[in-house]
Amino acid sequence: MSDLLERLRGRGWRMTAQRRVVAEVLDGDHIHLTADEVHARAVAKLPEISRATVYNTLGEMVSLGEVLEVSTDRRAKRYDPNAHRPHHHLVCARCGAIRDVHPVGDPLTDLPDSERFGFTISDVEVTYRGTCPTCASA
Amino acid sequence: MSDLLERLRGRGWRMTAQRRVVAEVLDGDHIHLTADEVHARAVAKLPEISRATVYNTLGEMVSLGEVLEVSTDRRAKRYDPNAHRPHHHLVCARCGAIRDVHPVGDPLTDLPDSERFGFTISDVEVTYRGTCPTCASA
DNA sequence: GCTTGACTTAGACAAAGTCTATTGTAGGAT
DNA sequence: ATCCTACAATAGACTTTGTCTAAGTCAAGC
Repeated sequence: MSDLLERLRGRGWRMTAQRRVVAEVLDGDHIHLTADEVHARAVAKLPEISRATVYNTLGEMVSLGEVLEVSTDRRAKRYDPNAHRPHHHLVCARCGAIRDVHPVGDPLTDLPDSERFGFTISDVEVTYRGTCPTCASA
Repeated sequence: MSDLLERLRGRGWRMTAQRRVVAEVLDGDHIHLTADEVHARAVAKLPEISRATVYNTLGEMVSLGEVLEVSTDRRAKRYDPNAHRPHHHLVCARCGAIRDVHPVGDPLTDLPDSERFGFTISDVEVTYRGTCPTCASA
């Protein structure tokens, strides 16, 4: 069963067929779908679900902190259900494949006070770019 | 005089009023304008300049490596003329203010082989998020 | 001062996302 | 079990950001 769905249920989230389908579609590892991809897969399970609902539902999941928004390319946002283990992303510049990665150390400590401009820093986002093995050998 | 403009001229770039204006608008430190902001400022200096030209010109500057594209929020791309000193970005989550920052160390070395999935990594992009002093005191 | 190919233009088009007014329904109250 | 009501879903118009095209303009070399 869906971990994501369990977590959402546990928060008193009003459950509907649409929300269940969106949660099911998103569940898994190394999942980074765009809103439109989520919609396409949701429609396969529940043909009458609307685009607006998918956007709303994704937005709520992000607000609840159960799903992360990532924008690895400069086009559509992607949604990542792996919100409970902090991680960064590795993206293939050719084909767009995305992997979750866990660098050692904390990039926060690499930013000296003199480079903080008085900001209170709460979060760091790191995107590695390169070429995946498949594209490299092609 | 504009450094950016000098560099472009030195590459045999055909100079036109439109290109000059775009280069002038972009010149400076901690400049991170969206294409539309560039257009708005360009129009102030050269009323008949078109949106398409601004997009074209920005795209060419990026191809020439004289300007960087950054997407710190998930909306419009921003253009950064500071292309010759590698740097990352610090963004205020409230007001969107952006600073160029120079962390110590190289985040590339923080990613162990076991987390590279066979990729050849060519680039890292780091975005720090937080609250700027102005927003913190408001 | 011509000529020519590169540059610019206006506006149509496209993709991604937001908003609104209306209709539907989950889940508590009875 | 049924009713109510606030919350959720819907269709589709709208907005924002960016791309494309066909036709007109102009910088720079001759």
